[in-house]
Amino acid sequence: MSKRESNVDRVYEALRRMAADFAFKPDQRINESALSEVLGASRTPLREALNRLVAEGFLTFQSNRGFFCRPLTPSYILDLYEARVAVECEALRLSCQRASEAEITALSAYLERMEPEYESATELEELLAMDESFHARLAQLSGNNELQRILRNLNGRIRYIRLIDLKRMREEADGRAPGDISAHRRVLEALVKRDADTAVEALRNHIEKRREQATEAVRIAFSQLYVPED
Amino acid sequence: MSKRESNVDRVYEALRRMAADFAFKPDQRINESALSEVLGASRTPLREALNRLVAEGFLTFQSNRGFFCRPLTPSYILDLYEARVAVECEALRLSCQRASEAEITALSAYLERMEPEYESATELEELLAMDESFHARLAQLSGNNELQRILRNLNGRIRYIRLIDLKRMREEADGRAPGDISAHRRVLEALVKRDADTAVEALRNHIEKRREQATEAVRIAFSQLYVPED
DNA sequence: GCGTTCAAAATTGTATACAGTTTGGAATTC
DNA sequence: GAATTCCAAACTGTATACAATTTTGAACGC
Repeated sequence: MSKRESNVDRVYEALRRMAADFAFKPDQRINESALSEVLGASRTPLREALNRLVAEGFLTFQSNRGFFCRPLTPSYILDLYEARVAVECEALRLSCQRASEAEITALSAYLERMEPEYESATELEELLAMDESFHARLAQLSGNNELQRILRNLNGRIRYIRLIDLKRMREEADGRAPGDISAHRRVLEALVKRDADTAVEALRNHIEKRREQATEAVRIAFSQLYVPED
Repeated sequence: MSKRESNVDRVYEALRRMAADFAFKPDQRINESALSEVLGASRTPLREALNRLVAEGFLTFQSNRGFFCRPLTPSYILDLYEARVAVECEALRLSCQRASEAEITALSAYLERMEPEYESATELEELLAMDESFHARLAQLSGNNELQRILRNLNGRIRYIRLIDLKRMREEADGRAPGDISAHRRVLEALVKRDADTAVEALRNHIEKRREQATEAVRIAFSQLYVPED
């Protein structure tokens, strides 16, 4: 009998979280010795985990210089959101063909159950988790493991941006319900009718709207970075 | 001054080729010591490269049992082709908006230049390289690095299947020009007109047609595997 | 024959040592 | 003071050793 999760897996998960949250700053060089001490593992398993993250696009690697955090640029953000459109919209098209009535009903129930929580959520992380969860469940109905895998990767790398977006969204809409859940409802309504084109258009518009908002939110956050005094 | 390509990179590239071509049989366990000898590197850099391939979906990993080749099942093939549709079609939609006239002209020229070579190609590998190259160039016009990155990953894992498909295609169409280039031409014509919907439909049909053919070709290849005598 | 047991062999997991390379900064020159 | 040289410190790259785990197959009992 063996532990199902290896040490490298554990280190990998910890690093993935750190990289997703930009615990490493963009382009920052990663010191292996220091990091291995923090994570309680030697450099060998650490480097194995780091290599996985390079392959997944969370980090970069330079020969003889080691590992670096991925950069964070406007075009990178644009690319990630466009990739989400590609993956999520095609998954939705498949879901419209394939999802069982029971699965769709379950997703509707989930959305309704979340609605009050979504409006009362106090933590940004909580809001994000609910948003991500809806999109993930939607993709799951496609039955396509590759699309889900890709989406999970994109979500990990875009997470931090969404957090910035949500933060601004909440500040703007202060108190009022976040307008996003209605977009989810529109997608779901079309899915219920198995109207793929309408569903896909609704989802595309939703993601592209968020992309615009997120880009703007990041722009503002950046500009504030260089003018720290209020 | 440093070599631009590290040893791990070299080992990784070699392993990727092997995994793409199923030099490791599906589900086969990989012996690290034997492999490290073949590749002329110790187990440390070998395992770093293997971990990258796990993250990319070429291999799997089990705690205390090591690395295994990815399985090869009908649903896996279906998933990969569907993911290609998602990525390539959205990339094409973006290309219709963004590609410069010069880029489109260059791609047209490329297609025309390839046509005679495509018809006379003697090696399957050569045919595949040309097919992959057209699709990659098309995706490049989107300007989206993430979509290109995902496509490169999918292409690596699907390569072997396409080879089986091309082999059967050539056997069936013995001597005659492979019908595939005309599908590429249809996509390109719509791109020239910046008619995204038509272009995307043409590309989707093309890839789905290949998926059906490839699935069938793999089915036949499998059935022959278990009845080796003619 | 067919499953069990068990120990030897094979294999993986990781810490560590050390060689090779890069980095940072002091000394030097202009 | 700005650029250059150079050396020591820091860091990365990888082979290797050994512990931990799995695999293999021979011996045994039914």
